[in-house]
Amino acid sequence: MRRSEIRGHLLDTALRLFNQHGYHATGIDLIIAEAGVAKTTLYRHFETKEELILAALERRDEEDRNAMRAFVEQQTRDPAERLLATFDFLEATVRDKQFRGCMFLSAAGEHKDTVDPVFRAALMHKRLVLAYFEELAHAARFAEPKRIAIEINLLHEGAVAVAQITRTAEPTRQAKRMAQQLLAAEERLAPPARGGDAEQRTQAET
Amino acid sequence: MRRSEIRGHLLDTALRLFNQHGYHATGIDLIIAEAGVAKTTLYRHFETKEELILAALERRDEEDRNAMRAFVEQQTRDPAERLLATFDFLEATVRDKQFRGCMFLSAAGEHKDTVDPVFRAALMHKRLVLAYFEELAHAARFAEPKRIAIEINLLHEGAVAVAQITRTAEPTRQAKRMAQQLLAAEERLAPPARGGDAEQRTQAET
DNA sequence: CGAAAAGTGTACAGATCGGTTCAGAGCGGA
DNA sequence: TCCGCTCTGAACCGATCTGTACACTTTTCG
Repeated sequence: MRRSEIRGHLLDTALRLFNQHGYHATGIDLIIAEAGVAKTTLYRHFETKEELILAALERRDEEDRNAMRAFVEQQTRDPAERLLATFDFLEATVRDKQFRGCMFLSAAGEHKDTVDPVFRAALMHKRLVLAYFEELAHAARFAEPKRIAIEINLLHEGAVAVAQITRTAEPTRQAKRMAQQLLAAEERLAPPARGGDAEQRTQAET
Repeated sequence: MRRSEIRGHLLDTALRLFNQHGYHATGIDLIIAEAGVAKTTLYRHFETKEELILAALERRDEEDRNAMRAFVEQQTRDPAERLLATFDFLEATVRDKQFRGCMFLSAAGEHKDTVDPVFRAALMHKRLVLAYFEELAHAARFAEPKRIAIEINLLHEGAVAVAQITRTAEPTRQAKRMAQQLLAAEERLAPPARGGDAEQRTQAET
């Protein structure tokens, strides 16, 4: 294995094990055994286990949000439909055989002190996801994009929490239907002037 | 302390510490120190730590569900309003300074294997809560009480998960508003014959 | 009252925890 | 080529983990 790849490989291994067993239950010795790396090597890349957890969550945060963006953006161009498409992404996530609940919620559940860096990392991730929902809600011209984003977020969290217990993908579909119903009743601002951006209309008319 | 109270005292102490630090992070030594009890005593009441966790969750399960029932039933007699009142109970729970997220979801998050007894205890609790929602939805004569219960449950889980991260009670109010909106659009069966049960009408007319 | 049961405190076992040390092997770049 | 950096593997550290052993005191109860 090339030197430059070791850090990433360690993060991937750690993420897999944290997801499988949790944070406290996953020991350093297991991580290095599964990664096929000497303990010295791990501690050259990360000063403490906590730092490893933080780096792993940071990696996962970017992976997750990028994956959601990519998935949603290729599903549809309509922002309102994109808001709903986030639930399809969620369903795909939950259907994964490795799914064992949201890693960030679990991280916050094992590091409950609000000043704990791990808790704060989980909080930061949730904030960024919420910001994405708000971005979509704003683009969809909902009258109250902040509230819409919070509602969508609450449905996401509910679906994942229920899925963590039931280990089925049904809650994500349920949440999507609820989101559909709620959004249908929401006030929208008038669409922007039809002058410059022909792209959306072309898309809609085909 | 009287002998007969020791077991309950141990469970209360353990629950408090599990809630504060999590399950793996809470050691037996801390529990006995906080409970002011010898280690031998703890191991006379519980064979293993896992058994202590299971007994603690069982206690908490009954406490929680009894408290919710009692709260909800004294708020209103109308079953549909009771369904909404569950969110007020949730809000009170979340407002507690000791709130650090749902202990059952955290338990499932630290014991992710579906055959783990701790996971199964968490699952059982969630099933019983869902059954209560279904009981209320049925009494409220919703056309599809099962689906209603699942939706209410999803909103509950979402609210608690978001509250665990944000540490505010707002998500519970948000969830209640969403539930109100969703229930308002739901089909209801015709009310039962007005013959025998004057109690509800009397209550409604006062 | 007196025996059985259950409490206490301490010491200890064996495993595992996160983290360090060190000598040596192997690869990378000037 | 060769210097320097990194990875290896294993030993080791002190702390902590769950759980046990034991000798002794206190409470419960017929």
